[in-house]
Amino acid sequence: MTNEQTLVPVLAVDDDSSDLAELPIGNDLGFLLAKLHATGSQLTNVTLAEFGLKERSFSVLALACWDRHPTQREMAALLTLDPSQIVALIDELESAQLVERKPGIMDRRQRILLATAKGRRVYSDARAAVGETERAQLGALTPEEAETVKSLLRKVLLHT
Amino acid sequence: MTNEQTLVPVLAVDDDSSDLAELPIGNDLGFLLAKLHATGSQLTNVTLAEFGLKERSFSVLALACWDRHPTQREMAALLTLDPSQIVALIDELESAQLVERKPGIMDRRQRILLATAKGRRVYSDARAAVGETERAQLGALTPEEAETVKSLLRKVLLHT
DNA sequence: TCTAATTAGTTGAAAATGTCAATGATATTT
DNA sequence: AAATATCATTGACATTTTCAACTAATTAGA
Repeated sequence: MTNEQTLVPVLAVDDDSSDLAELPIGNDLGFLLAKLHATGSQLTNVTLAEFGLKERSFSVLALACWDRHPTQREMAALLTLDPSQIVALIDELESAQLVERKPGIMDRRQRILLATAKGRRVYSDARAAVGETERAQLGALTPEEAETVKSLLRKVLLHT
Repeated sequence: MTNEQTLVPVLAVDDDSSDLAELPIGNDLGFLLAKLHATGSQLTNVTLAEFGLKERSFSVLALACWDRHPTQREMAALLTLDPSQIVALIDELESAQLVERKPGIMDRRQRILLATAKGRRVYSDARAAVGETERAQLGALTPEEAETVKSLLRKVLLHT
């Protein structure tokens, strides 16, 4: 209620010029990413709560299901997280028996993460739900536009 | 050094199939936004350190420079932040004399935020620097692609 | 080989952020 | 006038981020 009432005068589309572009930062990549990320993760966290997961643990579980089993160090790099955060996330998943740590073969310092059967089952269901949430978030776009935006974001990421 | 050594085997482009798409979550909007936002804000925070700002305070300063002076409540909604966080950010900017709180005209409960002359000067310089950082981050894209991706992101945001 | 330097995972502490309920001052509604 | 609602603010509490240190294991150098 309040949100709409106070927000409308600023962001409303009651005249044609009314756009994000009016906002001084409305066209800043940083602003767009921050806001989309914030609202998006809230949404997917709600979705994932049903599975006892959050965006973070979900992504770690996904990596555990990957056939190319990355080390924790690689996970940290992939997810742009501190290695210590990975530890905590894995502890959580492990105590929920979705995941198992196995010692590395070449290098016994490292740990390889394996999803349990239960873990793979949960992941599969959670992934479907997350996919729906994503489609909802991209609801304003045509399927082609959605693919375009994701493809461009991937391109940016690969370059970095 | 280490990062490259450990990361390369996973994300390298030494064979053609090597892509983000290999990653189970490499095509997830949530992952893309999280990672781009994380790396992007680190970059812009480095850029903004020179001005004594961070991504957050920069965006609040930008709103203070806006001719349509939003209330703190509106700022919170615009930036997807809790009103209490806005308070802290403004306190910071105010003690740096970049910004002034003025009581609302219609409603004396609310505060209107005005940038000082110094604030507008700093904002103008900071904005230019942030613009460069953004162009650097989007370096992999052509100018048209960059405009496309931002325009699509704006579209998604408006719909939400 | 023996030693020194480096690396993977882990722990824990400190700083930053996010979330939420309560408060005093003001507006609005009844 | 009284009850209700809203705005900025405060303070409490949880979560996340950041960073330094520790161990066990590996690698590099003399």
